Amino acid sequence: MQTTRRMARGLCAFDRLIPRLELDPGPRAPAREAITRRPPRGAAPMPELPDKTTQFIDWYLAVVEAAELTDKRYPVKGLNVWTPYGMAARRNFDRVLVREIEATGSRAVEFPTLIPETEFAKEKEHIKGFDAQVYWVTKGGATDLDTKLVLRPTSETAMYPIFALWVRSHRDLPLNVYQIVNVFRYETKTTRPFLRDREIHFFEEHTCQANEAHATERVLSNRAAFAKMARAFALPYLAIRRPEWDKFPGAYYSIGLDVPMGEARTLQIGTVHHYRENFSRPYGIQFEDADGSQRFVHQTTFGISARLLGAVVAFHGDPRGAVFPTELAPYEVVVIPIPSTESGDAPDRLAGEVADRLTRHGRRVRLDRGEERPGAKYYHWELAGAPLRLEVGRREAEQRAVHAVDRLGRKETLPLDGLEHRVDERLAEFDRALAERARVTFADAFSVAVRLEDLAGSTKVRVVSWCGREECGHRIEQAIDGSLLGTPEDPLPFATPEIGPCIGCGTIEGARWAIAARPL
RNA sequence: GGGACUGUGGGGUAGCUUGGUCCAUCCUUCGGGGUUCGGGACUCCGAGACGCCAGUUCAAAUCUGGCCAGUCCCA
Repeated sequence: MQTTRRMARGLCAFDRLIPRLELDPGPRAPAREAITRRPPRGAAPMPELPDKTTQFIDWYLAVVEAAELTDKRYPVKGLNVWTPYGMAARRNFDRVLVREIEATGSRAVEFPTLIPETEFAKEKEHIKGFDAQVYWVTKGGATDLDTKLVLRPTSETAMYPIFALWVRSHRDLPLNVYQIVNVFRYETKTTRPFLRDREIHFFEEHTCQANEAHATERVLSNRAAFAKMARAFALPYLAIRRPEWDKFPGAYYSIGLDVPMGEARTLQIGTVHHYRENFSRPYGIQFEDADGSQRFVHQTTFGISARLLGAVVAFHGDPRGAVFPTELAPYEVVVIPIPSTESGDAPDRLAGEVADRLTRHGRRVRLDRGEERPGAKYYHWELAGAPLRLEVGRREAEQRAVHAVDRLGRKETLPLDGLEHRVDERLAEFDRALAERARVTFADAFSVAVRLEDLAGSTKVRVVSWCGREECGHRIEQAIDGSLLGTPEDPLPFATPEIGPCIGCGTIEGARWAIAARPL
């Protein structure tokens, strides 16, 4: 197990002579190259990361692998190994989701992984949408099962028969519950760690409301909760109502939460759905209202997968590797002693003292006492996305101070006096700067297109005028070789001209801004 | 579903066209020793691979067939 040792030591290095991330990349990616290339002459003989703008997917795979967020060698396609470092990030991720959803009054539940075919098939649109990508369990030992079971691709059909038992009276409403479980989808496209897995770490909230208006309020409440989650991850996004042909199977309407990823690509990182009575009718979820009448509940769902973790890496990452916002970082602070012959063990002792103090203060701290040289550790922890690095050498030991460098490269010497507070400030400042950098990247990711011809080969996510008709929608999708994500729920957070006629048919009537992109 | 391509140590690769020079190249990684340590150290020693099965042949990483796995393109 050579790799295990490597992962424990955290030794991995990439060349530093890579250009800064450019937002507008010019030509599209050329043919794929090997994951690593030889560095330029004069540089150390170390592998370097592929260029993020021209070889995005190679860059992404190299980062999640080298940062030890995943181990891609598991022998079944699309199943992800959660390494210690990746798992730590995931637990922080879950903590944020739980905190924000529970603040809205939702409670945790957990339903079984296996769903009987009979329940799975009750809602026709739903089964049509998922049929092609479910895993079937057909045997128990050597015995063929009478009723086949599906491995849940999502949990509507597991929960709703039970919801029908739980909801009897208007006093049982609203019912707001969530679970964080694994779901399974047999993806036929190329799988990517976090971005497209066949076993998916999944957050899903399911609610029952007394009427359509309450369900609509729940959708808004979910969106507000998501805004807080996204703030914790420093991720800007758009909430976009999906067109009819692209909504969740069985939904009344679907709102996708999309992040622009550069090169006209977007990544859907969450969804909120309004089901109206579409599921409550087939599953018989009804209640006796205050006036004595029997009514079907209106339902909503809210889904987020660990794909969001991949989105954080993909969005914030730069030529040096991953960048984690403090809240997500497995280690918020990495302390690196710099030994030397003349200083004896003073740096090491001080590094230990610093790590102890910050740990007692409640920070997630890693004291890196490995055998590597300090420079190698700097490269590794930058690649791994640690927000703040504290260097402790002879100078610091003499001055009773630490040298702090954040992941955006800003340096400052911090005296030991009041260190805890100063580190808190440095991390808060790092998060602010990261969010600001994200905001700039976000604003630069969009551009308005007024002619269908402008969509071909676009390097930006396109904002277009759309009359709302499906025919024009497909015309737009064909022109951009991607998807019409739908119409934004909120005013666009950047300047747009006066809206013109529909880009597909030229009609001005009913024309609204819509977003066209090439989803990852 | 249709087509094209690719499988060499833990990772990335050279070799394959034209079989023998290969008990397989280079980088990285892993284990051990020594000198080092303020941005990827050096050095010495050691470990580790031809996807699977069959065939052709004196001889197969290399040629042929089947299988498996993966990637890309099209429906």
